[in-house]
Amino acid sequence: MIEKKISVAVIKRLPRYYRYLGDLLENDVVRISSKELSKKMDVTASQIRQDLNNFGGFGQQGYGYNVEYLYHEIGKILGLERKHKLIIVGAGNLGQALANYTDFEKRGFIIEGIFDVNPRLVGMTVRGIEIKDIGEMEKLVLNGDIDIAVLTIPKQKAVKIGNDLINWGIRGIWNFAPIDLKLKLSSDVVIENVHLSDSLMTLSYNISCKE
Amino acid sequence: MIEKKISVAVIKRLPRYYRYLGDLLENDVVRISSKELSKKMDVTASQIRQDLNNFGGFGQQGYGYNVEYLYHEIGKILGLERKHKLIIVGAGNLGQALANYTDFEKRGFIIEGIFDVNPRLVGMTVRGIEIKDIGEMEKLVLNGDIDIAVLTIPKQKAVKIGNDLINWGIRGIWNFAPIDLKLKLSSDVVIENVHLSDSLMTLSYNISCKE
DNA sequence: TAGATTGTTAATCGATTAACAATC
DNA sequence: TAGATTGTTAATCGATTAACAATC
Repeated sequence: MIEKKISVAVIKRLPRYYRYLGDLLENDVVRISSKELSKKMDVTASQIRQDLNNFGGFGQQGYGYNVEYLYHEIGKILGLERKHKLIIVGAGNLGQALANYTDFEKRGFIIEGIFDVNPRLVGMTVRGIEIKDIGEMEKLVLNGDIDIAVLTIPKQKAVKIGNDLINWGIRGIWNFAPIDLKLKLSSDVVIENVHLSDSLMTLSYNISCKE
Repeated sequence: MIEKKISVAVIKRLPRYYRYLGDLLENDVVRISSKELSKKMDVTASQIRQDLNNFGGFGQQGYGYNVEYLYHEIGKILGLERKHKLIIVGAGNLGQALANYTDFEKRGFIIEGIFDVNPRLVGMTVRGIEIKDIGEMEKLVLNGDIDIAVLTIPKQKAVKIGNDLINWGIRGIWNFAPIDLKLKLSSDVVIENVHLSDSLMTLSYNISCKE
């Protein structure tokens, strides 16, 4: 699907464009120039035009960009036009928090299951979804119905379960365990690591600098 | 405190070094060369040496780096040698999840209060900490006892409360609301935005590319 | 048409990698 | 000492910014 190599920096900026365009859309803004958008987003207009032109020419000379059109085009690029089925692995606080985060559903991320090892959690429901024993996860994933697994489990378990999921054919892993999951080579699985403590440490660093 | 300008890219890598060194320390590894570490971390040895030398010469020719020493030095750089007092603003699922995340306490981030507007939550306790009405927050922050506010509130409220906190003298804001908090110019407050949906969209993009 | 703004090429800037002298 | 590995300078690479012709 990829022709030209798109840099990671560009990809990481796409959701931010999407977010700002969504806000503009909510405020009934019809068109916007790269210059106006650059002011709002605090980036250069040049960067916006460069970034977008990695994927195609979405604007019009003398006019700018149609907000609604660009919003949906970026949505398509990000793969948000299709539904993503996901499971949450680990029904602790974070797992439940993510399960309750309705914004994900709005963007087409549908929770198909929540799993945990803890018998005290199994059977409870979160947003109408029953927490099941983790042993029942294999069948569901092997069936090929699940796109993304959200790992909200301790790091000791993350490697084993991550590998299992890969073997069972999962397509993406959104990992919250404080470890960098390594892929088997040749695997096509995509992993996105969210290291909350890294983020907090960065904040701590920046605070220290102000002293 | 800063002499040389350190790039954001370098700073963002520090917590990862810290994490890997912590793991090595747990496994009783005494020394490591940039070459060995580069293999584990999947970066170049050159980059590791360059990054570290922004802050000083922590290694020794012919030997490499002492794991424990380097771990603590990076900890100091990140400001982890001192305690950080924080409050959690918004006691919903995510707020509670973060409050329950014991790893933060281990790193010296002490939760001094949890606040919410919802009367049904006020009075409940999370890890022994009582959820208080958000009206009581001002006094605590004005007292100057709080370093960091963790915002786990809807984006509609984030701007107002963020500004309040800045006026009251907060030093850092760890923002989970899906909005980029803008600072008043002249403010010395540090803001770290965590956009979980951005991360999920990046994952979605990468999955789409594999199709 | 005249003005505005894109798409895109060229120039600049900064970050990463390579190389190697210094030195443990 | 000889071997290893750092700290650091130089070279390369890539990303950002500037500029402007194309064109709506």
